[in-house]
Amino acid sequence: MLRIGELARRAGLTVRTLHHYDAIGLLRPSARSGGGYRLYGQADITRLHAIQSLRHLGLSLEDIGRLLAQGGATLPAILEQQIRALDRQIEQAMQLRTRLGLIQAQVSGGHEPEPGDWLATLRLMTTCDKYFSTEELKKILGNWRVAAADMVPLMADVRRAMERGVPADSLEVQPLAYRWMTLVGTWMEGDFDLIRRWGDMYRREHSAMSNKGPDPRMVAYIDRAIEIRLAALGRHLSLDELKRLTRIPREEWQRLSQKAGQLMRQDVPPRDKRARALAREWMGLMDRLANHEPELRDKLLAAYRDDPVLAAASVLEAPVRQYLQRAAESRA
Amino acid sequence: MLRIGELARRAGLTVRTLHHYDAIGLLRPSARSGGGYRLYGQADITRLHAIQSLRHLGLSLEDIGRLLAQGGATLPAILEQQIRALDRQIEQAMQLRTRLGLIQAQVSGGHEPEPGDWLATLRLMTTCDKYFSTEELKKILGNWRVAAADMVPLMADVRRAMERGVPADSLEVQPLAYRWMTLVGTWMEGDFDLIRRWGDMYRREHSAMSNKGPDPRMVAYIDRAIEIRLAALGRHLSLDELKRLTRIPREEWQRLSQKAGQLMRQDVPPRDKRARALAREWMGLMDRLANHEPELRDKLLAAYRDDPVLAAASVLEAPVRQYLQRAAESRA
DNA sequence: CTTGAGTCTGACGTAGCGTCAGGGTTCACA
DNA sequence: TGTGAACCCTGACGCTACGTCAGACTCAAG
Repeated sequence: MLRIGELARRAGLTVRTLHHYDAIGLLRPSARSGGGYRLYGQADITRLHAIQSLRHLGLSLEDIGRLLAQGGATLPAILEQQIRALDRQIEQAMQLRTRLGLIQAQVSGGHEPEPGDWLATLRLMTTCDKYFSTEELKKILGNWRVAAADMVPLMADVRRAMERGVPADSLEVQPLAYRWMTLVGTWMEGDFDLIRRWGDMYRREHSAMSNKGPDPRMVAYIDRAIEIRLAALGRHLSLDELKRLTRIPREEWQRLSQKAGQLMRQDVPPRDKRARALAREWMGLMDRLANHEPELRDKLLAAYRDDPVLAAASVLEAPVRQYLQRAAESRA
Repeated sequence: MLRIGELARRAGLTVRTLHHYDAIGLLRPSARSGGGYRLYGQADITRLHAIQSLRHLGLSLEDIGRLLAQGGATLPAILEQQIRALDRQIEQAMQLRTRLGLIQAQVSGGHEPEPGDWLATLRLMTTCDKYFSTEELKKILGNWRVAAADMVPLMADVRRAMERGVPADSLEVQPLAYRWMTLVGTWMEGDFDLIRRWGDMYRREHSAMSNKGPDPRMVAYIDRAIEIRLAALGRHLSLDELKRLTRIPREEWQRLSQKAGQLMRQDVPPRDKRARALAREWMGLMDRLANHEPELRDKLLAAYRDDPVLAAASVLEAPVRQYLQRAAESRA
């Protein structure tokens, strides 16, 4: 017969724990000394070992009590339930872990070291949590830096247009609409559903984002321009075709435009070899844009040539486009 | 100013929760009505939103209180700590999940449906837990069925030898030692360290395994025979060479032995084509056993030919071996 | 004035013990 | 036989983040 301290030491527990087990009836010593000391016999020790084994599996003391009382008949059921609970817990913990990682990257990422602003960042993140899965958040935040860098000058341009009183449905705003759409498209990796939901969240929860996002008036302004642009695109291409378009970095169009501008300034005729090479480059870009589908490419060329809304948004201005057009035709 | 119920509804909390936040000083309403009702103002609502965001990250109310009191200076540190804690928790949960899965497979696997024995199984499992990592346990339990199936007849043979009074160091026991070693080797996938630790556990914790394992007297008996066999092997091969040996299924040796026996019974001379083919097969097996290292193979052949202890353990009995030997030589 | 819905404070409960406080027991040693 | 050290007893409160009563009070509408 062991006294409580001895048993505790052997089992690697505290005396208090054994007191507790006694109090809740999980392990009552089978005898007491004359002075009232608990005395544990072999059967008690065996039972304690069983208790420890089951505790080791994460079972609650109550479950253990029931299991031992029943002789273990429900062990498989309890294991099953325990495993399911554990799986849920692991799932949740991993989701939380991902979220914390994302927030840590944002907060201590250094790109917004304003001290008082962490709460706003947090607000933004937790608001986003309601709208997007962790996977989607990873996508959005992964491209956040790049997008934010491009966003700043674009927002400045939009603001200037608004302040100059340019109406949102003016053709002059179309290049901005185009840049905005491209930027958002890059940011969300072309996921149309994600873009739509981002807009939803923005409209519904702008107040929650305090001063983090762009001014809602600005968003309304550019939204109107985008609406016009989408309508124009819709007149020439189906939604499915739109989705098949590949994104081409803006710089490539700009390089093309600049090179064409140089040739034009030097009065190089469109039938010149250099102009024709540039036209081929142009067609190559269009071909990539059109996902290497010739009909789609031709539709796009026609749309950008004929629709003033789309033409206005093109990086290539009208004279440049006409020049390249002539160069392309002179190839024949 | 909102009353508590209204705020609770908007925030998706219970009134009691807000009472609690008030009681611990986390969110005290900035005013009370004449009748003592709590009245929450805009600042309170903002603070509550912050609290909810932080709760969403798994922070304790105490941490949140400190964070809000400080203005969030220690947010990165708290995030860091939170992430570390979460990682530990996930790690532990996944380990536990693996253990539970293994135990479930054992308990409800049906191969031991005795009702009263689940406690012993549990004892065994938790004892193993102390000695082996979950990865190692997976390895051991994965091969358990196969090993257990082969173990039963082997143990019966060993028991018979003991009961017949055959001394452990008799050559007669060597085939059993060989079978035992092969079986354990297959079971533990040739992991020598694992085999050693399994033996350690067995010797130290046999009492804990109650009647699950083999009789310790039997283990001592076969251990002695294995010791002799290892000493014999050690006389011919280094430990490193031993480890390089590949395991060949016993059935392949037996097939070879039977086919040779047939030829011998039919008085087919060793120089016969069929005998020579069989000798080539033998050499092929030896070659595989020796990890395709010719010197190692020759060492093995010499060892099994010259050392009576090893020869006694071979599946090929002496006459068969000599027959094959002659067939192999007649090939030249 | 009544009524019903909302609110107040206070208290106990949760799981598994830790950590005292204030006393009694055991046992070796003097 | 006394005594000191080590051990043990019971009882109580503490921890998280609230849930769930109970009994009394307030507020707005009819």
